[in-house]
Amino acid sequence: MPKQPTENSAKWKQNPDAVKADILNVATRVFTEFGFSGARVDEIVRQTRTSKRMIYYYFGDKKGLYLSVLEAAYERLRAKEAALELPDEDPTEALRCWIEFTFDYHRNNPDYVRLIAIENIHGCKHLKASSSIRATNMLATQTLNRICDAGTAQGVFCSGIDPVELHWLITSSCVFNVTNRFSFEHLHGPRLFEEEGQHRLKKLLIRSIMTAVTKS
Amino acid sequence: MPKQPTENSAKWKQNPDAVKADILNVATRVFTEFGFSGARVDEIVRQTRTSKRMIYYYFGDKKGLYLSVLEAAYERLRAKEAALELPDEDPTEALRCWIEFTFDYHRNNPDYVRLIAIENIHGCKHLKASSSIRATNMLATQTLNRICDAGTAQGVFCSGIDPVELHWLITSSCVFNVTNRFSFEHLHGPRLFEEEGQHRLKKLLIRSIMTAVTKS
DNA sequence: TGCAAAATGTACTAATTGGAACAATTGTCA
DNA sequence: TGACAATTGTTCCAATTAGTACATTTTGCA
Repeated sequence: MPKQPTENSAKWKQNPDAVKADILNVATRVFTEFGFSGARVDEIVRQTRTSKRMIYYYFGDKKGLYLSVLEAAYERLRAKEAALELPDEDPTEALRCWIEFTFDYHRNNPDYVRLIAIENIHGCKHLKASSSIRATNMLATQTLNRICDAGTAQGVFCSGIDPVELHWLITSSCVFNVTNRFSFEHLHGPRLFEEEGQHRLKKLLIRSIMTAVTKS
Repeated sequence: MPKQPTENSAKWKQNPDAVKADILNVATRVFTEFGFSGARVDEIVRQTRTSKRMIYYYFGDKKGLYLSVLEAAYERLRAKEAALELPDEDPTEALRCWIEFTFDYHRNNPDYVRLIAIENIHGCKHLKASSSIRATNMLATQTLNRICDAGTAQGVFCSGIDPVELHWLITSSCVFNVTNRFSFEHLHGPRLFEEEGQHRLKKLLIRSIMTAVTKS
């Protein structure tokens, strides 16, 4: 029978998963806010219900923690992508849905986008060191591959559309919309990042890409 | 008459401008490579022909140096933009030129793009503290404003094109092309970032935007 | 020419920060 | 139940790093 915690001895309970999750959550926030070098381990600890000891116990060192944060963020995207259902029979509509999904996901998960921005500043050296990420995120191009194939087969898309280039075109705007939000706001005001503005941007992006891809 | 430097006393000469320029150059490299927090003042000094003393003498502290680096980068872009001559009478061609210029400038000046990415990670707090930058970079939207006005006046552009949204659309791809190069290469290979690939991307971007803006 | 101001060199420090040492408590399973 | 492994708490440290104190040299100018 478990001991009743008495008033003078508030004993603790082991809970590895909760501790790990807690650390990861906080670390995600702190890393995205300050970058890898700017993030302080002590600050992460402070926001955590656990101690610094636990970070090093579970993640080895600061880099290991950062890498875990990165991998978890990738995994969340992968899961969402895998769960997305597109109208396979209608490539035009499928592409529209895909763009919308991509735009919204980036917008709603700035942490993910910022983490990758941070990675890129450091030449993606952590990313390259991760064995789990490379294979993970090819779903996007696979999806676009399918869509393009169907589109050209049905004669509704231009020929010569490269799925990777298309991915570049879609993702660039969706990423920029998050990563450079502050500087853009600073120069041009907050309008485009309010509800209405974001809606318009999404429509603009969709229109721009659809007209470029579909046959005149 | 200036003293001849004898063999045992190699005297130095004052040269404030050269020293400042030297520091700024090196600091730009180091900051863009490691981010603000990741950059080490000592590393900047090491790559410099001067001493740490000089950095604090001219720039006050690390933040001041970083801000100067940022402002110098902005100023270089502003100068290039101001020097650009567009065919005012032909809005379609003017827009094409502008996109091409923007794409190339970003590509050829990754330092500028990375600095802004770094700024955004820190919420642009340094940018906001700079008095010289706000007014500086509005040329882009002014230019697009002119182009759009001419385009709709001549009836070759769709109505309802917002120059700021257009700026967002153009810049997003041009920025992403630099900031996220490493992660994109890591996931999809280096092809798109070689000469041929970049050329194709630029054409794709131009086509995508032109078709979205010009009247069907 | 001489002197004050600007520019530079050298050596040092106070504070931060990632990480480790050591110890104690809890859970598990034979 | 008892021993061993897993988990957590506490305290401390060595190295890094931004920034400074102090001294010297150069230069413009009255």
